[in-house]
Amino acid sequence: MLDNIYKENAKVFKAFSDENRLMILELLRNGEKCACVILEDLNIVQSTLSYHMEILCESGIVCGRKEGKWTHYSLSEKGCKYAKNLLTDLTTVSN
Amino acid sequence: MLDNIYKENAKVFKAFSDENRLMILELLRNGEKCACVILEDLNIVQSTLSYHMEILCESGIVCGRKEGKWTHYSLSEKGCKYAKNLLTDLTTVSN
DNA sequence: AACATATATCGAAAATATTAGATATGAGGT
DNA sequence: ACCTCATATCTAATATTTTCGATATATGTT
Repeated sequence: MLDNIYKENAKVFKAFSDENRLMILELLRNGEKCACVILEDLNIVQSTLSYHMEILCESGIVCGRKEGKWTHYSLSEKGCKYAKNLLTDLTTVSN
Repeated sequence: MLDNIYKENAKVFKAFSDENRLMILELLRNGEKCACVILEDLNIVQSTLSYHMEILCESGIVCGRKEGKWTHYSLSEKGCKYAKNLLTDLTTVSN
């Protein structure tokens, strides 16, 4: 499945293209947060949050850390940098 | 419709989250291109291209310029900068 | 072992996005 | 005025994403 680099890159931006996920990212800007805390701030049920966290983690921009019953999420510096570089590449006029 | 800034921002990234649109952006990195030229390089029909160009223009990252029968598209420096700043904001840990 | 809590996964419904064909519009050319 | 070409718009079909409720899993507590 190395077929399509465009599809791969599109996936990174898909992570940013949902309003609930943008709200989640905003919460994570203030540091690591437990899923249960994120859930309180959003108007979605638990399984839906889990779905969004999966997408954010899959895309690499968020990291999950399990600790006992809880999962703590935080922005991945590496993943965020990757996304930023990608966006810069895509929008820089070549010469 | 000032209701949701998150939805607005998500729209910007949606423009980047389709493989055909990423291919189009790559073509535009080499400078302004006529729709008919873009069409030759992609495996989609004309109406589908028109749909994608609409999304790219709506999001502000691409500009269209009509000249006679043709429409020429190019990256919008302003729109691209906006997207980059937005991504940086979203992924910067606050202190 | 039984229970409670936090989160993940599954399955189906609802919402949204993408696609292509048909048709419309608008600019030139004859 | 008619024709052709480039692009946009409309409509309907299909594909993908998002959502929720139900259930599963895994951890800690009594």
